Amino acid sequence: MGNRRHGISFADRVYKLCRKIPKGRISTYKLVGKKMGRRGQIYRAVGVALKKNPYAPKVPCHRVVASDGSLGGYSAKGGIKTKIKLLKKEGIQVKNNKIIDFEKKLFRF
DNA sequence: CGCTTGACACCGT
DNA sequence: AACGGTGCCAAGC
Repeated sequence: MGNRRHGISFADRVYKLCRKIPKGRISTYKLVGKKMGRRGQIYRAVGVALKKNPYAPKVPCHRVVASDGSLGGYSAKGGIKTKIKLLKKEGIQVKNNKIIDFEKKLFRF
């Protein structure tokens, strides 16, 4: 250890950021990508990273949704159904696959 | 080393 | 307002 400057992957950085999202709040793939400090649209890669998230739901990737307020996806155990359940449990209301008061609950880091 | 994939976002119709 | 096509990025094979 010690000698690896990058030992941490792009995906790992995504997970780290996700943990910063407070309970009861949500963020978007776009914002996460933006916070990564990269130019261009890396939100695509963010999605791929979260898809492979082995730490769900320990890493609250379920708090990351699409920019238009729709849920996006969830590959972890239980699928999208679980995502909705987790969100509701944390106080986020979901209706018709959309986040209620999206702008309000949005966490902009 | 290049092609394909994917939990998105944006623009045009 | 809803749908479809296009573009970008990192990872896997």
